[in-house]
Amino acid sequence: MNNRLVLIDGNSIAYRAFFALPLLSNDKGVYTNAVYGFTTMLLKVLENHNPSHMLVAFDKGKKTFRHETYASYKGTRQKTPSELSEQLPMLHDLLASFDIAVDQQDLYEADDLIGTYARLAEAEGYDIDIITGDKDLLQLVSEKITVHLTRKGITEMDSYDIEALYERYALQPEQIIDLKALMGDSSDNIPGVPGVGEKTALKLLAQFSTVAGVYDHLDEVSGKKLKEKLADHRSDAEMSRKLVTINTDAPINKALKELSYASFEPNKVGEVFKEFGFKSLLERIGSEEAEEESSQSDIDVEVELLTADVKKAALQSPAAIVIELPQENYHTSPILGMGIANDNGVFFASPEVIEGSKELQDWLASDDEKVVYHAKKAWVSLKWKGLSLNGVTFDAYMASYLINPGETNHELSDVASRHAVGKVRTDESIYGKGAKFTVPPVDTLAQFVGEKAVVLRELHPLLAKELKARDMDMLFEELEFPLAAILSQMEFQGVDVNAESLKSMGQELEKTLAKVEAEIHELADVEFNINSPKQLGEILFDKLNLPVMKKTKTGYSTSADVLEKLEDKHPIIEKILLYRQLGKLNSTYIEGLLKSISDKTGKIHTRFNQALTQTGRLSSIDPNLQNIPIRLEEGRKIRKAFVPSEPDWVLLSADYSQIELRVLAHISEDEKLIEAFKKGEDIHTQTAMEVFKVEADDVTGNMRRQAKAVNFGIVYGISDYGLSQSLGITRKEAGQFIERYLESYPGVKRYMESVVEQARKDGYVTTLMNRRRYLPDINSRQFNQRSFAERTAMNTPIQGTGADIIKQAMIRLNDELKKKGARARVLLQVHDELIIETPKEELAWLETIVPSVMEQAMALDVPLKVDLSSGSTWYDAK
DNA sequence: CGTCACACGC
DNA sequence: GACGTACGTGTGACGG
Repeated sequence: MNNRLVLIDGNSIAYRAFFALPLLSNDKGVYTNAVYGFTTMLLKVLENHNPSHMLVAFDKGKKTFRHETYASYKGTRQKTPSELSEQLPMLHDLLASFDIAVDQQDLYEADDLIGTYARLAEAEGYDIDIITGDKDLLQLVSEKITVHLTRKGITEMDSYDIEALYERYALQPEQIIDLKALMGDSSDNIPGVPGVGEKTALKLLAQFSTVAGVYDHLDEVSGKKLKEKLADHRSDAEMSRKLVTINTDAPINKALKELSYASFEPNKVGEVFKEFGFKSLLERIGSEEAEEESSQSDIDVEVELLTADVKKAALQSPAAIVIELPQENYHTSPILGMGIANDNGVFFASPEVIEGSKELQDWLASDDEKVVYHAKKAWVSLKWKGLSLNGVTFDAYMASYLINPGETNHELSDVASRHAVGKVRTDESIYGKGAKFTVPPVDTLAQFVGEKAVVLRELHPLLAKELKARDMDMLFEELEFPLAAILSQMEFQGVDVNAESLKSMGQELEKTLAKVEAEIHELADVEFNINSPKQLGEILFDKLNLPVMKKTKTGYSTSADVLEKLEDKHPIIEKILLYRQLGKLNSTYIEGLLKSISDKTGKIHTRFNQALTQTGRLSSIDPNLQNIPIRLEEGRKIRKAFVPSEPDWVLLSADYSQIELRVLAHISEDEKLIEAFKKGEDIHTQTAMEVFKVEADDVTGNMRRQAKAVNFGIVYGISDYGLSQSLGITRKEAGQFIERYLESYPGVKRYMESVVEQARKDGYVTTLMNRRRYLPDINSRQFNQRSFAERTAMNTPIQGTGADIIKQAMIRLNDELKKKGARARVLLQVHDELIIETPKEELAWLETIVPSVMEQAMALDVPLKVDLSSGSTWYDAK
């Protein structure tokens, strides 16, 4: 195998890591964020590049040979923060534990050492990867040398070989020197030519290739001002060129063979990780210390295997029970068994015992108190076996989600470790994953499931206390938990679909798709895969030479907004858009939905994820029934396949009108907004009147469209950039729109400011029902992260309260239906809309009761409004 | 098998 | 001056 040398720019990566990560400190109070970030980067590099040789180069002294040329070199650079510099010695310890070579030299910068080692290795035929955050190093790129620049964070990188560099800058590597010489670099205090930025510099180099070329043909430079600037600052440009040129002939301490690297010793590295407090990394490198910690359960329990004659002791409440499923989809998954932990001990019931024991089943169905982990899953999976589960008083999964929706993982093992009860092994450690998934022998399984039950039992009081401490017990007991029961009914009930009508739509689509595909190939004069953005990009932009509007990191962007701009440039474009639209309908909605139809019921049984979104909304999977097309007529037709499950029934759709803006009006107490809703005005027209300062009659269609986009932006918390994208205007204009909006609604402005202030103080924001979302980045020193957190602070109470309201309505509506013995039932929730199926006889009654319940779900300072429609398919209920 | 680009809904 | 910008889910392509 070829030799591969990885060179890391130590200071640059440490600096990047320091600013990319929050100022973490370990339990000894020592800051470790830069070291931690560096380490994650290092592990990723080792994994991705598999180097045979490695070196990390550091800057050393303050003075470098560059200061002889230019005394103010790096003159503007701020002193390295002490929080970072104190981490540098740790970095050296870290590298020593990895046995990775390090070099630094007086008078030379890390860049120069890297350049020198790189050229040396290149001459020996090595492949070289340079890891840095400093674009200057791009000048070293060659056939053998690839430069990887950190992108966002520090583990994501953009890789530049000669081609990629050319694609990005249209420059050869050595021209990077000229580029920098012209544009300068404020962080190193390199002057360049004033008034010349990246754009101008690239233009000049495209024309004249080098700085020398520019000055040789100065009279050919377009623009009088630019010509003058260039002439006036010739010496600056030439000196800058020297400064940014990397010295590839620096003195170095090591010979190439001393850089050789095989692999690290997990235990040696593990010791250092342990000292630094990098617990998660310990597991990742698989050191023995971590192995011991992660693969061993510290729950020491005796699990008793239950027999068909289930003993009474096992069926005593209160109990923690765990229904163990091997598959994600609880509609179709078998049940592997059940763990029970109570005062009498820990028990395991096999599937045979569960299905065979009347005593066990009666106990499950009784009101005796049970604590579970993921109640909805337990209810639904048991229901498919014809079993009922009652008496559930607590759901640890739900509790964990409500306590912190920001945690991405609520697997029992994670919840347990976060709350410092005993360690539970992960599902993956027992079953393996993917294709390797296997169910262990019953003893192992029983032990594992029993441990889960024990931990669940311990978690219950802790989680209950945490909910209470956050004043979230109401949210849990009266909103989310009752909702879980309703959702379980909805999911189990399923939605009927007319497979035949889907199939015939699919056949139509396929015919049209074949036709459109042929037309596209005809127009392109070559057959290619239209679904491949890569191939499509090559056809459009290389072969047909259409103008490139936007690039993605892997090539040309061919997204709809780009294609729409090209629509009048070539007839192929509209065909491609059509092909995409129809292809999506066919693959996702026709084929996808057909695949989801249950063989047992002929219906579609989605699952609503109630413990996932950051805002409190539900999501829907397998299939997602919350994104069935509606906007475009061709797609909307899919809804014709959704039908009531019984003859002479109809579907009723009830949707909140502008629920989020009404919530905003309420929580911001903005008088104008409240007034508008009280009067029943068209809110987008109203906003247009305010923002554009015109009378109702003078609001043009375009004004209303723009106002609508602003309202949309406010509700979804998008940035000026986001708004500019959706309106096709500049960011500045979008910013002005938002500003004018906030001036028009001063109450909203006050709310936005106060909610951000509140978030800074508390570290979280809340909804009207006291749902919480933590915003750890609200005080971030990173502009991006902080801005994002600020927009989230403004948006989450709005969207989250909307979610609270419809959840409340679902509960009340369900109570009402039950109370009246109605046969009608709610099937789906789509964020601000409920889909109900009902016998025709009940429709008239529902049409009064449903809006009434929904509109009264929460008393706000503005009325809530619900629109109704019904029909024999979902399409007709519009 | 994981990641990317894309597209659908709110 | 650049950064990289509502929340979700599912699909096909692609590369390791």
